[in-house]
Amino acid sequence: MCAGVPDSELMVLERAVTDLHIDPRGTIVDEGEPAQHMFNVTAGTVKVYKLLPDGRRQIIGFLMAGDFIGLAVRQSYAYSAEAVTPVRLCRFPRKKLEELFERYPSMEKRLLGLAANELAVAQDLMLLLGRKTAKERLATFLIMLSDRARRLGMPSNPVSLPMSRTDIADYLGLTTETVSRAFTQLKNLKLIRLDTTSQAQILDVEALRDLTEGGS
Amino acid sequence: MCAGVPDSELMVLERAVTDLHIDPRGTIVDEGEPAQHMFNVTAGTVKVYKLLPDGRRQIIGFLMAGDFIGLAVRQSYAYSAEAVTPVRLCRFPRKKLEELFERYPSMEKRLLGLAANELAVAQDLMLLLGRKTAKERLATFLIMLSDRARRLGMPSNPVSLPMSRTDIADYLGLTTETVSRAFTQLKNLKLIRLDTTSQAQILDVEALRDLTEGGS
DNA sequence: CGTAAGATTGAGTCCCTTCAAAGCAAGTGG
DNA sequence: CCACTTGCTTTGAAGGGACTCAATCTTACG
Repeated sequence: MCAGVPDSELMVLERAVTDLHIDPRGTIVDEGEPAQHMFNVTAGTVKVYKLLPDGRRQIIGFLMAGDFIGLAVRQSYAYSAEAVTPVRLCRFPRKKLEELFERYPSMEKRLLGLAANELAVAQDLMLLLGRKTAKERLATFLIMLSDRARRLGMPSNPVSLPMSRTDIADYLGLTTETVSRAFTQLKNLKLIRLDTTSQAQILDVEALRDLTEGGS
Repeated sequence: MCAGVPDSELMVLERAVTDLHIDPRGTIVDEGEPAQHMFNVTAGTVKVYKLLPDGRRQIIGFLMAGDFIGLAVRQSYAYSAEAVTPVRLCRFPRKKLEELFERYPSMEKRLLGLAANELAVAQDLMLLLGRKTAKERLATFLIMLSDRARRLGMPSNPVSLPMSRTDIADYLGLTTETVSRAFTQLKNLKLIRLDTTSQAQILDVEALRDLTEGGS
């Protein structure tokens, strides 16, 4: 039910856990608000982002089944989160969660592992944002989604792109126009084919993966 | 001695801990190598970075006293680390550390907190790399160093810049030339003054902090 | 279908990069 | 003690990749 939390331990939480359904564009958390809950995505796609006062936006990550929102949380949320598709969530009150930690210290070890993963992903994204070209960024993004789908036991090849071009742009540090042009470039190179706007067929995984690291 | 680890717990490790001194440009860990150790910086500045095959580099962070290298580690290091200044380190074998976790589960909570911090810093850097201008990036960098110095109980105003312009560029996702020009811009705006290449006086903290978020 | 929102394409501009040269600071040897 | 060297920083000029602005096209949905 709530991925990553064994049933036996979940029992303790059962009364405190809420099962939420959020529609696309629905807000899950707002940057700056007191962080009272932690969420676990059980279905759908969530975007997590930060804003500058003038509206510039950087999407920090797209979360899918099994991912946590509010893992790295302190007093208040450091980012906002919004549903991209219809989303199902488990919501835990943080206080209850801390009680749970007292009783099952092994949970902290698991959370530490998750945090380590997130950190590694974040560092890869920094390399992308700081040093990759638009084409390389999009190639990396597609490979990333493909790999993640496989890890979740879903088909890895027609890559599903539930988010808009604007969202992709805000994740890759580009504009929608540049993202669109990069799609066209990859199409012209015969590396991908767009079945629909939101579904990309990878035609040459190897070449695409090379592009990811600059293999011209 | 080893910041962040209480003496009582440290006793258990004492035979396994090594006190290291590394000269500037000395390598601490190499990306891809098996992650056998975890390090705690006790003095000096360390840069942590990732490379692309063609040599493009992104510095993930500058670590100072109290910071950990290898916190987010899995099988092998996901990045390289190198001394910027003369550095003092505590080195823990990871195996011993895990034994310690068995005995003192509270240590995991502390590490989780540290990881949460790192994650928040990483997310701020993503916003910087994806969405800020060169001037804003440098302003953010200076404020960041100033705030960190204060947290470490050191003077926060003449900001110490032990790293080269190239290192700053590779951290901010820019070139050395652009970093240099951004310094000149901030000087012309009377927001900072460069006492020496490696020491910047902040003349107007408020204005600099505004620039950080686009308050042109 | 008809409409609106999103995606793509085009043209021109700008900020950062690239390439190149000059300036500066620190260390060495005469 | 100072010319000389060497490496880093700063400045300059030209170029390019991504951005901006704008129009067209496509898709989704009532």
